[in-house]
Amino acid sequence: MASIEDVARETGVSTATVSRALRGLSSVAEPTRARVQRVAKQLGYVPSAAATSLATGRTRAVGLVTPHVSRWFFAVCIETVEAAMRSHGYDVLLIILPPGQRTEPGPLAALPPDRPRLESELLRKRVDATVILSLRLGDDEVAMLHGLGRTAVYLGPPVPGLRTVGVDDVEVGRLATRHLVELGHRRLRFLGGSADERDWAPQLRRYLGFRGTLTRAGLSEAAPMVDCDLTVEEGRRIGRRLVAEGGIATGLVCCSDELALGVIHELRAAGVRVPQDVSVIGVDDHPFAELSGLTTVAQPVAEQAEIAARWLVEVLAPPGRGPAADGAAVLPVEQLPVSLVRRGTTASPGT
Amino acid sequence: MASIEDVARETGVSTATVSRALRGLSSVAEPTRARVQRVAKQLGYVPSAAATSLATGRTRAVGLVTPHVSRWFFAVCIETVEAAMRSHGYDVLLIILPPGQRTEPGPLAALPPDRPRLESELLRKRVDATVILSLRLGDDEVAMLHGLGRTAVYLGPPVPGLRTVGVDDVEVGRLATRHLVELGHRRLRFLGGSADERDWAPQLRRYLGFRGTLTRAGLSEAAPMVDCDLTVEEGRRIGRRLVAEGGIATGLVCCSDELALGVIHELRAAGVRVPQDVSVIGVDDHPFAELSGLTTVAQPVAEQAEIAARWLVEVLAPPGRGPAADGAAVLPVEQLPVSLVRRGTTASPGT
DNA sequence: CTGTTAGCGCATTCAG
DNA sequence: CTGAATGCGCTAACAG
Repeated sequence: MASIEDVARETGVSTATVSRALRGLSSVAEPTRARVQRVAKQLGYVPSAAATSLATGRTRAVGLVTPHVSRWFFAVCIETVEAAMRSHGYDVLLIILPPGQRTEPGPLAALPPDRPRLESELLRKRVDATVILSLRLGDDEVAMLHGLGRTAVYLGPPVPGLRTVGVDDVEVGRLATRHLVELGHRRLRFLGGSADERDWAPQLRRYLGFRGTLTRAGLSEAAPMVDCDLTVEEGRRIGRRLVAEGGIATGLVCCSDELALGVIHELRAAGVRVPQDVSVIGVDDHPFAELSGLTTVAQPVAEQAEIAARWLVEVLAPPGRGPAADGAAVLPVEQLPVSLVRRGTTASPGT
Repeated sequence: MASIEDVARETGVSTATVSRALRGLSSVAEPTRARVQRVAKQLGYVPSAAATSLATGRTRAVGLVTPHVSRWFFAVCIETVEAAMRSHGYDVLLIILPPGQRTEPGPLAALPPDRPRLESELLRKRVDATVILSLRLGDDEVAMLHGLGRTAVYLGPPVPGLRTVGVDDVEVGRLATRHLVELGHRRLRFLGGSADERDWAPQLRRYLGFRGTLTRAGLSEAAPMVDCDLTVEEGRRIGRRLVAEGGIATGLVCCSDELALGVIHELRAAGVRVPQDVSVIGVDDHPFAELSGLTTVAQPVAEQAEIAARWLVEVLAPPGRGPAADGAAVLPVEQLPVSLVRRGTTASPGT
């Protein structure tokens, strides 16, 4: 509970000097600084974050907005961003915005109405900047982020007006689909797409890659895209539904490894052989994908998060009068490469 | 960027009235309150968290300290605590404290020296309370938490002096071990225990249950306990080592499902049959445990996190003059039940 | 190099 | 019911 005043009194200097000494400003005599530091430590003094941010206008905290924690992709992003920001002295405020339920598998619809909105109250005055993980943002939320005047980085497909880092999701869809087509599959279906109409919505882009590849091969999708969360539980639900419906496509492109593994489990439980009867491919390259022999499109997860964090740090710590920051050098969008990982859940049909 | 003063000026009242009106204090005329609220919304006014906490001494934020995010158990805890605290108006500061490397499999050792410490700077003045997830705390850290004077809840085995919620980890070890013993196994080994000497260390308690059960059955462990992280990667590393060492025990008790699944994968890759040659049991009941047919000791994860969050809310929101809080009714320790889930990775030896 | 003086934006006395 | 004044703890000019 010691305050700066206690330290000042005990040391015999002014609070201003204490403040300077403790922050390492060069304008303090070494002996003075040493004395201040000793007293501060002895008193267990820690500056009040509230007072500091009120005085400076900076909070030394960033917001981290995510729709999930227990999905591997997001967990790794969170770990990476937290470590990077903390190593630069920033605290991380975790804000979970569940995606909400959606009505499916109907036609392209708007965002689920029950999803909590990204309110400005969540962010403003509490953080200096924000990183948003692959959330399906509403137009109003994008507008709010712009209006806020705070730096925001989006990890996912390019969002108009937001600086983004991610992978080429259209290419992700293409890679997965082409792999199945080349194996000889003709009846393909896409699972975990998004019914979101905005063309930068993460999963929609993968779906576009899927559709494009089919078209180029003279095919059309065997059944409508399934809009669902990309979790094991959803995968199991969808898997059971596919079995019940019967007449399954021979190739399933799943938007995440968790989804794929859930689907495969239910398929096999019902006697459908994978990959002999049905081929399944995922996205991410989850640790369990390797254990399970799941074919997948791998993406660099930690790398994306690191780039996002680096951007934040750069923006928050104005370069110390170096060569003037070349605005043109700051690309608004960075895309990392993805790659196909062939394993045991895909094969030529009728093998 | 609107401040309370802007709202006051625009509404034609004092800042004090604005403050009262917006916080719903009863001492404001209804028409006045309505006007203030309208103006505030129109101006997009949001109170500054820094100013509020400087004035009130409360931050409306809690710290959430965890050693992992991508391990399922912790991810679920994080999601649950965040949701609970946010629904009560609290922000959540995420603090990841990696467990650090340890020297193994030597004799009981102290905490790994390279682990970042839980410094008071991380918490003090920034949060009103803290929940700590199953971290291997050092004695100095426990002392610091006490000295801080802030409420802290520990999710894990009972820590002296801290309010805790968890499961009976000794019983977890017992259940798993007894299952294998009853199947007829005589050469058992424990993986993922902790070389931490403090008897409340999470994994050590499971190990104690393991040892106790063996002793009661007239057995002793087939080989020294392995001290490692409870991840898939560690499981694979340990699995390869077991194969290389040869002469594997016929029963392996693993401290987490992730660890168990990693071990099993490497065992099978090397031609060791599970469960015919070696039985493996995990802990947690991870979603992938069911998919993989892993026998495990299930624990209620979200429930533990909910109880922890509820305690925090209770302490932070002093009951409004209800019946005086009965100190005796506040149990310092709560334990939730665990249960054995038999699946396909355990069987009688030589089956 | 160091001390003095103002606020940062809000909640809270205490008067009215 | 409302307003004016005070202070939360710190940093940032501005003097010295």
